[in-house]
Amino acid sequence: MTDLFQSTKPIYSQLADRINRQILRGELKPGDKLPSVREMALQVNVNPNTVQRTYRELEGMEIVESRRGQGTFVTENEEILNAMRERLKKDEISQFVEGMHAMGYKNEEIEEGLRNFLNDGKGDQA
Amino acid sequence: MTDLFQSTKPIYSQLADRINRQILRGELKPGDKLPSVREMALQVNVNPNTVQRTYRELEGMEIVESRRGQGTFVTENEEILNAMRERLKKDEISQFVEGMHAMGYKNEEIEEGLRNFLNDGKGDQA
Amino acid sequence: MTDLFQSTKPIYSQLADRINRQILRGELKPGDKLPSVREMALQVNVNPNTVQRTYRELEGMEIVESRRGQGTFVTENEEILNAMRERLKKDEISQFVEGMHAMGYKNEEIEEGLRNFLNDGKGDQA
Amino acid sequence: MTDLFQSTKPIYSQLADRINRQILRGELKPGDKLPSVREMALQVNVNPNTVQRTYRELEGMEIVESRRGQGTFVTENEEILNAMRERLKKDEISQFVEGMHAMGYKNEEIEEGLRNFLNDGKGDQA
DNA sequence: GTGGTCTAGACCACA
DNA sequence: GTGGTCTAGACCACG
Repeated sequence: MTDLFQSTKPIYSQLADRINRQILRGELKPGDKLPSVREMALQVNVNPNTVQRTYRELEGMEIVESRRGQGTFVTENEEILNAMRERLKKDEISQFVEGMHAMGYKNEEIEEGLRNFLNDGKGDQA
Repeated sequence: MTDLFQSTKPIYSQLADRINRQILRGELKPGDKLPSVREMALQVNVNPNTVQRTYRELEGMEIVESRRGQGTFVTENEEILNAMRERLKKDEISQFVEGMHAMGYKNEEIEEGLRNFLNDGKGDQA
Repeated sequence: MTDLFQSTKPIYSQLADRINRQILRGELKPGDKLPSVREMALQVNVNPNTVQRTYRELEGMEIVESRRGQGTFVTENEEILNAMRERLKKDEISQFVEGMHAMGYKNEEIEEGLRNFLNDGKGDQA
Repeated sequence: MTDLFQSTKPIYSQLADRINRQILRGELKPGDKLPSVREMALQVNVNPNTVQRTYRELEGMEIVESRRGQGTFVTENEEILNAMRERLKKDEISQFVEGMHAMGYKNEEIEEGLRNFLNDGKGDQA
């Protein structure tokens, strides 16, 4: 059994990220029902309490909406989804830049490198 | 004991990356002696053969020079180190862009996002 | 049981030479499948790891191409094979000349001796 | 214990070649005394009878001269040594050319390759 | 001591 | 089946 989760970051938080990404990729669409807490717990092999906490977290961010007796659903509020999308983008970029700095690359190198990469057609989109 | 290595990529290869990064960051300078095969094996908790293979790999890339009976040393050929630096930069960028695409971000978004991030002073260098 | 391998040179390297020669002689043609790692290990009576290393070495030289789950194949890139042919020729000549020097023969003697040998029809080709 | 002898050729004959080479290289000079049969047998780790046969062979070629009660000596007849030198040269060349043919090299390639090698200064004599 | 080679045997990933 | 990785442990060559 392969574990889905890395080291430092709390699992519930990693799971939240994972769900956010699924929404971004369109694997989960606005209005879609998430797996039940128990179902999800089995799928990703964690404790149901952890899934519960993830859902609560997502609900706090208004990305997800729990309806008692029915389940948990992706919000249909596109604004919030867009905000999440923007936030996640910044997170990713931040993490990337931080990593590059740690390896000794300067800002200009990074920006220029990215520009070159995209223009060389190596970064053609799927 | 925390393991230093991730899942899919071969350990010898991850270790090579690790050493490359140490060179980039200046933690290892041209001419420096690497830990002996056995020493490194203890440090990173893998079999000496695996370290041996890493060193061999790095020697193939001319990043490192092994002298029997003496040790393994970072090359003093700065050109090769620069080439390695450039290659690694492209690798990182490629991986980053790929990840962003997988999450549904478009090239322009990525480029603009990076520019904003760097200009907002959030990406100030260490 | 006679061993196929000489003394000082590593076995994996001798085996690589052997395969190169088979390619040169046309016993192995571009696109041909080599014996599997295990098969070859039995044939030449060495450990599969040693054969693996040989194949890996040859792959590094781009003389051979390994496809996981399928086998290892002689490259169809004739340029590389020609380069290998030239390299090996120089190696053989170098070794021959070195040996002759060690026995006290001078360059002119060697060159003249070869010319005589070939012209006397003693060196008629197969 | 590494064996000094290769496969097909008879040992007494290989030992004769070995001694011839020592004479060519000047390790054994005209008039020098060879080790006694028993001494040589110990040195090269073969049966004294085999050494005996080698010495007889060399004596037949007049390269060596046995004096009862004194030992075996390198001939002082330079003509014979020169003849031997020439014969051995041809042997070596013959063997070399044969090997090259076996690997698919043509006569012109061999001759040209040798010329290039010697002219490139790679074959500078010791 | 150092790096380098080799074996035995296990397990993984791909197909 | 295929190639590829890893470990454990031995032994060699160089200095």
